[in-house]
Amino acid sequence: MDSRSKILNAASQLFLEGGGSALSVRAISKRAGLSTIGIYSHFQGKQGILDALYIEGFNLVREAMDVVPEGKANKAQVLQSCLGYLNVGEQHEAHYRLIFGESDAGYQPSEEAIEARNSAFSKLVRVAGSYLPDSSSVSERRQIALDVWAIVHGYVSISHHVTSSNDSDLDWKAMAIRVVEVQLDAARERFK
Amino acid sequence: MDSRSKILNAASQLFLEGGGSALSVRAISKRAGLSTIGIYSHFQGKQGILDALYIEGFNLVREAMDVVPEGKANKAQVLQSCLGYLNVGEQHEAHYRLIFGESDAGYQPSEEAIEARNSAFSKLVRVAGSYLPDSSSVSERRQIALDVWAIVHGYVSISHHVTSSNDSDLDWKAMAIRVVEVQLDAARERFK
DNA sequence: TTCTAATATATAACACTGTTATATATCAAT
DNA sequence: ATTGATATATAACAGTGTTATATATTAGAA
Repeated sequence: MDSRSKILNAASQLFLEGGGSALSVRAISKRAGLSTIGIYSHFQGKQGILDALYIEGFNLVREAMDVVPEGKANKAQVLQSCLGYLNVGEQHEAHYRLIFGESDAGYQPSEEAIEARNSAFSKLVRVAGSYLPDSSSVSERRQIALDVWAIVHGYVSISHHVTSSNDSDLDWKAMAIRVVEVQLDAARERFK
Repeated sequence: MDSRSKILNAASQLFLEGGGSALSVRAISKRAGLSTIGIYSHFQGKQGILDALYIEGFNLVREAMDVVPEGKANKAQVLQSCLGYLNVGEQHEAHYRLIFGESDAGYQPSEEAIEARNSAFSKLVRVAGSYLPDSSSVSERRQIALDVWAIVHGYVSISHHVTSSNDSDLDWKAMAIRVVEVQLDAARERFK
């Protein structure tokens, strides 16, 4: 295996084990059995490592929403995409925290990383937008996608931060799905 | 002014100027004109500084929602509280990012800090819950409050992270208010 | 093969970070 | 005025990301 892959594997391992705070340059290179220099020759320093994981994260989100065929979607299919998003938030907490800036206070995604985020959002625009009437404009489709995104992200984020004893077994995903459904109905009514 | 206040003022200044990444122990003590030791005698190290700012942040949120009299609230009043929350997210971005873990990857709020968060959420339970029928249970009130919180937080968080050229002048607050209103109507219908 | 050039990896240092052991200064009470 | 307690300062330690320098390693040409 080439050094680049060794580094990326080591970084992924540490990231999944301990989140962003476990990702030090020296820890990564030690796990990879290499010196620290490869992180700067094969990546652009720690920023490059975080970019790679950020892109992984948004690709997970995009793929999780990509569970319905392209074209017109019914309500259940839109909700199925939302459930995919919510599952990523639950099962890939480290990646999810990274893509929303909780893993490294200084990290700013690169242009390439932002492209991965835009690609995931475009997927959501197609899925959620396809539930609107065919005559709906692009901005209307983007609007409903933003609404859906804000809702599901809100629940994922809150669920990551509120872990009080009573609330720990709340069904965040069902709550989010219910709110999205109400919003979808309202949007279709508004644009019909 | 006593040393503790000097330190806290210096920390607040740096925090507002440059966010969490500007908050180093040495930078704080230099700004305060003191040595670093006070941060460990008057606070519990950097954790204590972050706790103080975290509490400030959730107090801002609680006060921003405390714009309607206690007791039964109408829809406009609930939405007014939500607008207060959204304004805090917009105008106190540094504090808002801190209370959702974006300022320091290692920071975990102390018990006292979590009390401030719970206090803010309790406010939201009273405000949003008071829009439900009087017969509504505590868990129903907590449920609608959680829904409202997830929605408004979702928009605040997304607005902080999505700053694409086209979307930068979107009216996030109006979008959030509209979604909350739809949800309030649905909740009242569900519980009537 | 042997030499050369380019690439890859390693080492050590620099300027940071949070923290703490030690030392000094300041102040209150006997 | 002296003692005891508290507050502040200094310096060191282990950790962080980064980079200049040095050393291997590899590829291609004579």
